[in-house]
Amino acid sequence: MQQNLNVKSIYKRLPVYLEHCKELIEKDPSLMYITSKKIANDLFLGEVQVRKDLSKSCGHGRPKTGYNIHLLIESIQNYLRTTQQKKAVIFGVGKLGSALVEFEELKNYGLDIVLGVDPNTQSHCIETIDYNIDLIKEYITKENINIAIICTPKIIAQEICDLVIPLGIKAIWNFAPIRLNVPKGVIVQNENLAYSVSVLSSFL
Amino acid sequence: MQQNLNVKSIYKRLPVYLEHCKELIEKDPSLMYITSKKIANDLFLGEVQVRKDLSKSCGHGRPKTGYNIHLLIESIQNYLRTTQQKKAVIFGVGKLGSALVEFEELKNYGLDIVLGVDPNTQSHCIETIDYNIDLIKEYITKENINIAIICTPKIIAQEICDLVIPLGIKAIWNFAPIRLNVPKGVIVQNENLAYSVSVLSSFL
DNA sequence: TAGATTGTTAATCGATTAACAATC
DNA sequence: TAGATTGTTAATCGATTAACAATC
Repeated sequence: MQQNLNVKSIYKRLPVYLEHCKELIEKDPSLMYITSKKIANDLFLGEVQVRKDLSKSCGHGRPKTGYNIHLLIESIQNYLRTTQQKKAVIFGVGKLGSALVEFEELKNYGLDIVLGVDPNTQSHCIETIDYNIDLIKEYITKENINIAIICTPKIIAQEICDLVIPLGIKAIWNFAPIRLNVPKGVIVQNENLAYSVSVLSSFL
Repeated sequence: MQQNLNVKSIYKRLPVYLEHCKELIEKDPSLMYITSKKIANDLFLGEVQVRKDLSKSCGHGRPKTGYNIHLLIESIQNYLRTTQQKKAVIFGVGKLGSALVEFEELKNYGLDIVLGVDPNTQSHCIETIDYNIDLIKEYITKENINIAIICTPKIIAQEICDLVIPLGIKAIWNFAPIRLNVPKGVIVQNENLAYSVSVLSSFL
């Protein structure tokens, strides 16, 4: 049964605050403090919401002064566990797969894609192997990997799930346009591009 | 000011129903009717929610029988406007950009990427041009394009916005990890991959 | 008719926003 | 002290779920 993903929307906003703070510091390295009001105004968000999020993830704000920006960045990173390296194996290293492998942004958030599985690709960025079940099993078990990224055609996505979950995979980032059937205790994060197109269409 | 995107969650679920129905028909072409209960069970969703969504987007369900599956597919496609071709120009045709250009799923939802802008790529899938402002202007205006997809480094994302919005772009699908500043009347759909990583991390 | 299923109205739940006391 | 800003408690809003009448 699919674990129902409680999308806490704070996870949508914290990365945005984080990037913004980093950018502000880059522009002005002498910057020391920032207020929730400034963040809200810069990002077109509600002031109270920003404050509530920061209160939860950081909590070191000081009335009249705001937040120490360095401490704030550190706190958000801790809350999001961006510094904690998370090893992942990616299935399907085509255009989309290689894009993910090379995407710096993901490395900044601690996602460490250590192995690609694809019969047709030789990526020069990561080690890739064929769809060889024994090799896959060995690698995932030995390296103690618990994230799988699926960028394959949808026809084999479920099969991959069924293969890797018994090996200790606990989280699946799914780019295949199909709903995966996984046991309780395993999380699936679906990246649904068709949904985005629908939202855009509905607006036009 | 950024138009606040009212993410109606029905747009997240309808594409899922749609794909599922198509798949069922593929497996069994003689299938005529389907109930909200079956869809809900198959996809691990709430029965009432499915029914409410279908009621809104289709509304041709019949008690005891369910929905004519062909009519249902057609209705959802109409609701999502997947059959209506929507021309788009994509900025940045690297790994991620080409993945989008080649992604069949998007074509099925009516997204027709007709032009790529990238100084370094010659895609064999679509016409690509350099970042030549005059050419870009001419193309967007002439072809009456109103969707722009941004897959560039974040440093130039805002610049692209400022260039294309006066040319009639009304919707921006943004893969750059930055919050874009756009006037009212323009929609931005942010594809925030860092957010997904955060959700996965928080679960592990 | 009886039973299953739809679609809608009412209740619940969760997230966002407003109000305000605490504090620097 | 006065004013600005934080963090929390209460109110509002919207989305999900439950209950139920309508209907095939």
